[in-house]
Amino acid sequence: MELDVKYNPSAVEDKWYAYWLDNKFFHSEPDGRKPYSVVIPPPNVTGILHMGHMLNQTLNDVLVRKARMDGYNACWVPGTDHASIATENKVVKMLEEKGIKKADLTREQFLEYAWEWKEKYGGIILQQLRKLGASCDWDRTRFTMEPALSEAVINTFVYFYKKGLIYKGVRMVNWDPDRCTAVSDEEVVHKDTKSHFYHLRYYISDGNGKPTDKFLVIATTRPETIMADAAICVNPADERHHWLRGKKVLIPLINREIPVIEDDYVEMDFGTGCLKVTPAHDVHDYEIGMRHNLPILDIIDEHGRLNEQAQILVGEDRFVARKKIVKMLEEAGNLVKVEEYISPVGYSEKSDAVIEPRLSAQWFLKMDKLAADALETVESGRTKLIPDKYRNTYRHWMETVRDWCISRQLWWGQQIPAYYLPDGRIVVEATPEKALEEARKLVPGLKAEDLKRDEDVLDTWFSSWLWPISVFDPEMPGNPGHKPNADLAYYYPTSDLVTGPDILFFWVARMIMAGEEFMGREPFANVYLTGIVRDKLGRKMSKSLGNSPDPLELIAKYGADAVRIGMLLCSSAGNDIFYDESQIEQGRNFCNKIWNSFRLIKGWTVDASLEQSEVNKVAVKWFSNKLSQVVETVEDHYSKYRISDALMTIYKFFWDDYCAWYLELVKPAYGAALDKETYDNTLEFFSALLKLIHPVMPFITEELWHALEPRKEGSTIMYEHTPEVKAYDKAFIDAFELAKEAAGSVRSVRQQKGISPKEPLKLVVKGAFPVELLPVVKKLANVSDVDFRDNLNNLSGVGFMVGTIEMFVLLEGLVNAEEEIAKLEAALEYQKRFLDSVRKKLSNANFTAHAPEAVVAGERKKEADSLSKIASYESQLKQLKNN
RNA sequence: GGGAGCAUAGCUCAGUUGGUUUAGAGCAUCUGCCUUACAAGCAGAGGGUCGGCGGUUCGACUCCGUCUGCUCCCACCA
Repeated sequence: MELDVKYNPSAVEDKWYAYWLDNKFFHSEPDGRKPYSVVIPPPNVTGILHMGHMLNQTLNDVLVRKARMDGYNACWVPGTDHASIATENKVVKMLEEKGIKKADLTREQFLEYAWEWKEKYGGIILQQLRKLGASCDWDRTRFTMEPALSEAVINTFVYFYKKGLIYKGVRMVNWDPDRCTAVSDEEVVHKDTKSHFYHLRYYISDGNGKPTDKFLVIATTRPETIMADAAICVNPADERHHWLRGKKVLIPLINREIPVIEDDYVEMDFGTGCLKVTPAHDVHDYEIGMRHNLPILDIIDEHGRLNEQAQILVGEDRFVARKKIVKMLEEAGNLVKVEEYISPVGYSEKSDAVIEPRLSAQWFLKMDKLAADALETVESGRTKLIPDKYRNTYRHWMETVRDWCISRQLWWGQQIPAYYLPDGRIVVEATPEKALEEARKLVPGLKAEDLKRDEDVLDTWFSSWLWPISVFDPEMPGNPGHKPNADLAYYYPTSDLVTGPDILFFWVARMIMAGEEFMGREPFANVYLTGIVRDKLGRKMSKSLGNSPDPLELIAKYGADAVRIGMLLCSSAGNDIFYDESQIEQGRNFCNKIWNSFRLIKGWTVDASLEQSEVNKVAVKWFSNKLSQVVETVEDHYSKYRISDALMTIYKFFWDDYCAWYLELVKPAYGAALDKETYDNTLEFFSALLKLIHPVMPFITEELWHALEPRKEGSTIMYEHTPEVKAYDKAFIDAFELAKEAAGSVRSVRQQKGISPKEPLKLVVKGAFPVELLPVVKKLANVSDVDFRDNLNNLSGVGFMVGTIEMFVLLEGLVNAEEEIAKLEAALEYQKRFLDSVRKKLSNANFTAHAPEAVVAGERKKEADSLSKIASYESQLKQLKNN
C-alpha cells in the first residue's frame, strides 16, 4: 500500500462521517448500560456556525465520545432554537427586499413566509456541525417550535397560569422601539454612552398658569420628555428647596402646571437636586408617581416617536425631538447650560436600539420561588458549575432576579394561550376549543368568534428552558394526564452541559428552574462554561468586526481534526480563547505526525525467526509502563474537565515518547526486518494511542484504526474501550529518563563539537547507571562502546553528569581545555550556590524542627547529591588544569 | 456605583491543602541537519528578579494586606 507523504483529511472525513451515520453509531436507545446524555445548546435556526459554536461543539463531542468509549450509552441530542426576535428580523428583512411590508400581511401570511424561510435556511448550522465530526444522535433532532415542543410550551404556560405564577400586568418594561416589542431585563445591555446633561429652567406659576420671575433648575438627559412631566421632586431634607413647598411650576414651552413634591429618592448632591418626574418614561419616576398619585402621561409611541399627547414635535423620533427641543428651549430662554455627560444607557441586545422604558400590558412569570429552588440546586452542588467562580455570579443573579416578562410583541413564536371574553375576562387554556368550553362556563352561549386570543408570543427562552426535558418527552411531566416516559426516565438528568457563560442566566438558570419544577431535580450534573473566542487583539469575534474566520473554510483547509485540536489547545474552562490560526496549523501538523508514524510502521517487514533484541525488549517494557502512567494522567485530567491538559498530555506522549523515543529505538536498520514480538507490541501501542486520541481527533483515528488491520464490516474505533490503566513500574519509568538524559547529553556534545550523528562515539561511565538501559543510550546517541570505570582520570574528551552519575565522551583532539574549564567552573559555581542554599536551610534549627521529615530528608539528599557533583566537577577540573 | 476574576518566558497557559520547582509545557526564537516516516520534519540551545510594595512563616509563585493594570458581571438614562 502506497501512502501519501501528507495526510489528506478531506478525502477521509466525509467517508467516515457517512459510515458512522449509515451504521447509526450515534444513535442511542435506552438499554442496560449507564446513560451519558447531553443536550446541545440549540443554535438559532437561521444561524451559521461561528467560532464560538466550534469551541462548544468540539468540547461537547470530546466529552460524548470519551463517555461512549468508557462504556456509557452516550446520547447527544441536537436541535435548533426558533429564536423569535432574530428569526423574525431576518424574515422581515427578506420580505422588505421583496418589497413586502410586514404590516401589510396577516399573521397567518407572515407565518407562512417564516416557515418557508425556516425550511429553506434553517438547520444549515446542523449540517455544518456534521463537518466538525459532531456525534449527535440526528434521529433525535428537535426544533423548539416543532408542534410537539410548541405544545409543551403552551402546556407549561397553562400550568403556571393555573398555579398562579403567571400574571398579566401593566408594567414599565424594556421596550425595543426598533422591533416594537418588550424585551426582558437580561436582553438589555448597558453601555456607557456620551450624552448631555441639560439644565432647564422651570418658572414658578403664579397660581393662574402664568410664570412669575422665580424659577428652579432641573437637570435632565432627556429634555424631549418634559411634556410628560407630572411633577418636580426634591428631597425633603434639602433646605435649599424648602421655599418651593406647595408651589407649582410651569413646564417650559407648553406651560402646563405641575406640582413640586418631596421624596427621599432624590439625591441632593446630584444635578441640581431637583428632579423632573416623568412617570411614563422612567422606571423610577414611575415608582415615585405611584407613591404620590401622579397622573401618567405617555407621550412616546411604540416606534419611539412623540405622539399627540406631547402637543409639540408630534411624530418626531425621540432623538430628533431631543435636538429640536433643546433649540426651542434655548430660544425660549429655558436652557441654563449643557454639560457633557457619560451615563449608562440600556440597549437592546438584539437590535442595538436604545431601550425605551415603556408602560405596557405584559405577561409575567413570578420568579421568587423558582429562583430560590434553582439557587439551591447549585449551592448544594447537585449541579456543578465549571469553573466554580461562576457560582458567585449565579447566586447574585438568583437573589436579585425580578419577575420575568415573558410576552413578546412578535408573531414568530408560540402564541400566548390566553383568550379574552367580550367583557375583558380572561381564560387560559391549551387549545381554543378548551378555552371556549371554559369561557362558556362564564358566559353561556358564547361563540368562538367572541373569544379573542392574545396577540403576543412567548419569549424564546420560555421554550428553550424546557429543552432538557422536552427533547425527551414533549408531553412534559406536570401536565394533567402525563404518562411516564422511558426516554426521560433513562436520560434525565443529563450529564454535562457545555455552553458559554453569556447565557448562564438566560438559559442555564432557567433550565434549572424548569428542571426543579417539573422533574423535581436538576437538569444536568455539570455545566462546563467555555470562554469567549477572541481574536489575537483580544476582541470578541463578531460578524460586524469581520474578525471571525469561516469555520467551514478552516475545516476545508486544515481538516476537522486539526481545527478541533486548534480550538482545544488553548481552552481551559472559563478562560477566554485567543484564537490564532497557528494553533490549527499545529493541529494539522499533529495529524501529519500521526499519519507518518503509521507510514513508518506499515513499511516495516517482520521476520518471525528473529529474537527480540535487548534494546527492543527494554523499549517495549518502558513504553507499556509509560502508557499506563499516561492513561492515568489523562483520565485524571478528564475527570476534572481539564480537556486541554488531557490533549497536551496525549500530544506529547505521542509525539515525544512514541515517535521520538520508542519508534526510534525499535526502528530497524534500513532494509532490515523487525522481530515479531516487537512488531506486534508496536501495533498494539499504536492502536492504544489511536483510542486515546479518538475523542479529540475522530476522523484520522478511525481511518488509521481501519488501516492498521482488517476490520469486520460495521466495526468502529468509536466503540472501542479507552485503554486501561494497568499497574506500572514508576521507578523504571524514572530510570528511563536517565537514559534519555544521557542520550541527550551525548547529542549535545556532538552539536557543540560538530560531530556528525553518523560517527559512533565511545562513552565512559562512573556510577550506577542501569545496565539494562545501556542499549537505549547506545542506539539513540550512536554510542558504540560503554566502559564503566571507577575514575575518569587521564581521559581526553567531554564529561557531563546524569543525576549523580558521571559520563565522559571520549574525544581525541577535539577538546578545547579552556572551554571545558570554563564550563565546568560555571557548573561548579552554580552547584556551590545551590549547596549553600540547601545548607542554609538545614542549619536552621527551626527548619529541621518544624518541617516534615520527608522534606528534611529531601534536603539532605539534595545536599549529598550536590556534594557528590561538586566533588566530581572538582576532580575533572583538576585533571584539565594538570594537562 | 456595586460585585467577581485575572496578572508566571516573545505568545497562550500549567503550577492540585506553602516544602525534591533559585519555577514547567506548547508554540515562537536561535544553532546544526534534505539522517529513506514526517522540512507540516529531526537534533540541540537560549529565554522568566512568578505585576509593584509590605506582612505572616523556619520556608511564599502559592496565604494576608495594599497599590497598579486588564477583563467580566450586575445596576434605575436626573
